[in-house]
Formats: sequence, C-alpha cells, structure tokens
Amino acid sequence: MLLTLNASQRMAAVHVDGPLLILAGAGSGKTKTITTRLAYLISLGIDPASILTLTFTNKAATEMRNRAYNLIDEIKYPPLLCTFHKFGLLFLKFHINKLGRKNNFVIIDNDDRKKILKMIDKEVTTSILSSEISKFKNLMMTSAEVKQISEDKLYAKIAQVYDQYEAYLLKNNLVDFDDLLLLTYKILDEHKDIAIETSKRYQYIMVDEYQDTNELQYKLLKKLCTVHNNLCVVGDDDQSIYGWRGANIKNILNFSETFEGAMTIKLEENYRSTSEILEHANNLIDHNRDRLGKELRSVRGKGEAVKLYESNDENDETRKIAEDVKKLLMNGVHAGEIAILYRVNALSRALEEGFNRARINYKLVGGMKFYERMEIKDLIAYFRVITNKNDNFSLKRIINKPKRGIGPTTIDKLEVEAINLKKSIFNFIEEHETKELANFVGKKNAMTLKVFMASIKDLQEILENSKMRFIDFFDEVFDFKEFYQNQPDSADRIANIDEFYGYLRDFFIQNIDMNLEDFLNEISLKSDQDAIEEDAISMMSIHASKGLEYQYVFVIGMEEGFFPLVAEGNDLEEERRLGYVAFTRAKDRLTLSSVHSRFYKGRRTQLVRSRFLSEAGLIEGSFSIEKTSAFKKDDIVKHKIFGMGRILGVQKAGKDIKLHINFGGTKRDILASFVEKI
DNA sequence: TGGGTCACGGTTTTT
DNA sequence: CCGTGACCCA
Repeated sequence: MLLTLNASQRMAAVHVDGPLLILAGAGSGKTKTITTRLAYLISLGIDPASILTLTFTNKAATEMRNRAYNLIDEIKYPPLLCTFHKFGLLFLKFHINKLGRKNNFVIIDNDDRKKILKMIDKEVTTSILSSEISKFKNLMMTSAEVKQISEDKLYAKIAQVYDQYEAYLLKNNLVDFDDLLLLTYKILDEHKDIAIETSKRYQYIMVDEYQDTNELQYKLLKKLCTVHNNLCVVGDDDQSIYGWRGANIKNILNFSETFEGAMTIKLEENYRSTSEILEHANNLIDHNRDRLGKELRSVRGKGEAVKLYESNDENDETRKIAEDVKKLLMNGVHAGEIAILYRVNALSRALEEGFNRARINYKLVGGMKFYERMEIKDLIAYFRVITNKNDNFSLKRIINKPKRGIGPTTIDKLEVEAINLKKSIFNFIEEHETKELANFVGKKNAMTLKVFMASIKDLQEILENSKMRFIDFFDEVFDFKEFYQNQPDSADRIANIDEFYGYLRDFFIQNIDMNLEDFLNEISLKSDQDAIEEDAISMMSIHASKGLEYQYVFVIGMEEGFFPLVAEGNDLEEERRLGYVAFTRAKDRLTLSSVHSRFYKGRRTQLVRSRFLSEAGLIEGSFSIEKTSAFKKDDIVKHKIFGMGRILGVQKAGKDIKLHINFGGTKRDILASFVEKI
C-alpha cells in the first residue's frame, strides 16, 4: 500500500511516534497520505481502537472512512474516525454526569440558540449575541470573565445575556454545538484521571484541516495528548480561510514550537492542476507574510494559459461564461467537472438568471440545509417530545403547530406553572385534570392541551408496538403534511417531509434494534443530506469549494471590493488565501472574470479589476488608491442632480472613495458611488 | 392572532 | 433590490 505514495507522502505515512506536521498543499494527496498512515499503523499491529482521527465536517469524515476502509482488511473494532463535535458527543454521553448533568441532554443548533437569545434579550441583535457568545465559549471565557475584560457597555450586556443563556441551557439540559467541545474540555481539565484514561485509550491521534482549529480544539488536543505525544496533524496554512469564525492560524504556524520534537513534512507535489494554474496561484500567495512557505510543483505539465474575461457588467459576464459552458458541454465535458465560484453569495443571482435563460442545468451548492428547514425541525421537535417528556424546548416549538389556538400567552402561563411545580410542561399537562388546567389557561385551551397530550401518548404506545406503523400514524394524528399543504412553498416542504419519513423508515429497517431516540442522536450532528449526485454544473462560494476539484473553474467578481472584499491587514491575507483556494480548485482550465460595473445592494457600482490579477502575474501593474476606485483625475463623470463634471482629485474616505469634482464651476466632494463614469 | 406596512441593513459557514 | 424584524391595527 505504500508503493503508490511518493517519497514525502511515504515518509509521512510511516512516521509512527511523536508529533508530526504534514504540510499538505492543495491537491498533494493529503487524504491518501493520512488514510494510508492509518492503514499502516494497523498493519504494524497497533490496536485500531486506539487510533482516533478527527475532522471538521461529516463529509470529510465519510470520505476518509471510505478510503481508509478500502485499505484495511475487515476488522472487528474499526478505528474511530469522526468530527470533533461527534467525538465530544460520544464523550459527553459517558461523562457529562461529572458536571452533575444527565446524559439525555438535547443538542440545539444555531437557530434554536438564536431563539433562546431572543427570548432573553430583545435589545441587542441576536446574531451579534450568538456569534459573540460562541466566540467566548471557544476562547473558554465565562460570562464573569467577559464582564471583567471590558468596561464597554455592550459587553456588559452581552456578558449578562451570556450568563442567562447558560443558565437556561443548564435548566433545560440543553447542549449547544460549542458545548460539545467546551464541556468535554472542562471535564478533561477538571478530572485528571479521566484525561489520563482518555489519552491512554487514544494512543494515536490524527487531525485533518489543522489550519482550521480554534483555541478550544487546540486545548482539547493537548488534553488528549496527556500521556503521549502521538499527534499527527495535516493542514495547509495557505488554505486557512475560517479566521473570521475563530480558527487560529497560529495553531499550525507554531505547531513545531508547541509540540516539542515535532517533525514537519511538506507535500509539495501537486497532482491536480497544470503548472500554468499553479504558477499563478503560487505568485498570488507569495504576497502573504504569515506563512510557513511552500511551493507547489505540478506533475502534470504546462497546460492551457489562465483565461481572463473583462466585461461591462454582470449580464455580459454571465453571457460569456454561459457560452463557454455550452461549448464545453457540447464537446462532451461532464457537467460535474465545471464550477463557477464567487466570493459573495449575492453574485449568484445574475448567474442563475442568465443560466436559466440559456437553459443550462446548474446546482447551487450551499444555502438552506435540509435539517435547517422549518418543516424538518418541526418534525424533529415532535419526535423529541415523543421520546423525551422533559424537552420543554421542543414542546414549545410544536405545541401550536399545526395551529391549535395555543398562543404565546398560554405557553407562558403553562411554563410558569410548570416551573413552580418543578415539572416539565409535558408532565404538568399530563398530571392535571382538564378542570384544574382550565384554572390556568381557560376551558377551551385546557381541552386542546389534553387532546394534544393524548395524541402524543398514543404515538408513544404505537412506537413501542410497531416502529413502522408509527410514521403513518404520526402524520395522520397531527395532519402534519396537511398543515404544510396550505403554506407557501408547499410542494417543496411536503417533498422534504416525505424524504424525512423515508429516511426514518430506512433507518428502522437498517437498524432493527434501534429506536427513535437513537435516530435523533444519529441526526443531531448532521447538517446536509449526503449530496445527491446531479449531473449539473456547480455554483458556489469559494468557501464552499474547499476540498473540491473541477476540470474547469470560473471565478467571477474579480474586482476590488468584491474580491478582495476587504483590503486591509490580516483580512487581506485571508482574502489572498481564498484566492489561492479558488485558483487551485482548477485542474485544466481556470477562467477569471471581472466587470466594469455591477448591480449590488440596489445600486450600480463602478469597479476596477482585482489586485489579485496583478499579484498573480496575470496583468501588469501595482496598486494605488486611484486604481481601487475606477476613477482618476480628469475623468468626466455624471451625477444625478449636479449633472456632468470633471474629477479634480481622488481621496480615500473610510470604506468609500471621495471624489473632488468640478461641476461647471462649482466644486463639490462627492462619494464615488453617487456618480457614473462617462 | 395574524396580516400588513415600514425601516433597515446586507461576507464567508460547520457543527 | 430583497429579506427580516418591529410595530400597529382589525
């Protein structure tokens, strides 16, 4: 199995003990190397159960598992290969009692978290609260610590909401995604014996996409390495594009210092792209300061030159690309080998319209995930209530869905009374006669609630007798599909519901001894339906394209203000890494497209070509303020009110560009976005 | 309770 | 331009 590896890949694969950093450039056979290493360790007689491989996404975990299992003979206890979060979940199912909590906790997603935050506080924007709290959790800061570090009023407020939020989670035995890692770390930190035991259990640890790890994940890995130093990480500092979400590029940059005696192996041979493409990608990334330094070499030969498109506007741009795509398809190119990438999702709109007009089949990657859809979350909430009487959170979501006339006032009353009696809402309704309930919520509501309760209990009984009958009964009892029939997008939603029912049915068939609760656990960390392979070209953000490859790649929006979207400091370096990721997705042909103007946020903006084109050595020139603005001295411009004028000077004004303009004798300072070039 | 209107703000996204 | 959230009225 080592025979198919090149020298550096093989060196990495046969490294057994001690810390190892594999710096794997784009397309350098990263997955092949670590799956081979996994198989190699097993071939040495190392217990597979003592090898742990961690990834960020389910997709990566699945792919790696498939490839690794191809290399190893059937074994009884396969090595654990999962996402960080799944690992946390497995750990907490065993150990959360150390924090005085029960292991029937419910995992909430971002949406749920926002709902809770909204309930706690309505003044501060929930998305800010959500991301700040997540940031603090990943920095392992408690609300008290947040309060301390800043005098800022907003932060005092955030700290207070954070505090209440944590209390709410605890009270309802909820766990958010961050908790899966944070609580795991906490337990390992507070209980040395468990840390040692866990570290002993996983003697060999591998981490994929190490450049994307955050502070908490780093600390967690340190704990897992308590009794050994066998940590092998794979990553590419040049592909770190998640800094904005807490990824700490220093983790990979400083790996050799933090893990003493670490060996570094660079994989610089690229099997994916032609040297034409790689050369320009290398040129571009060379402009970054914070990097370990590596240079990809193509083994494929020169290939086609990188193509540049310059268009007047987005419609023009779309037309050119659509034409190219049509030609490729006519020449027999597989649609799955073509992708169009952009920095900002909003740019897909013009593309979609154009491709619809040109009747080219496409798929939009990213966007609303299956399990985030309202109807699916409703179903999950129902199932959670059916399996767990204590899940107030889910109960509140579905108690009036389909509408039963139970409004927020009634729900509030119920909750207050239930809390008073230290009971869940479900138990409260269950244990009181209709008459008693009526004292709190009125006769009509009391009856409705009793009927609802009885239906849930019926379903619990049916579930115990026949899992297969349960699904049909469920929909019948609650008229669930019927409810969505009268809502907007009904066809889509019903199709989703059917798919979900089908998925559950399939789960029951495949796993005869598992129940509904197991199913809920299984899907709690899944975000996307395993991509249905469609024969269509792909459109997606550059972020979404990481890890993928296509023969033909188009990158649109190569303009200042779109790509790079931000043009300063560390952020610019991350933009450049994004550029590097985008370019290196292409195997055979890379086409970069820019426009003179784009319609965005309700107005048309004049644009200049991206500096990345010159940095990559594709066009002449360097960067100056005049170049970022599309306007220069002596240009004639038109203003809606002031009419025609001549530019006397160009100046930077924060994010915008200020122009000094002479309108027939009257000189004015106008922001560039308010005038048009003639 | 729900529908209708208005103001506002608008990278990137996985678990 | 277009989606979301707040607010008001029937």
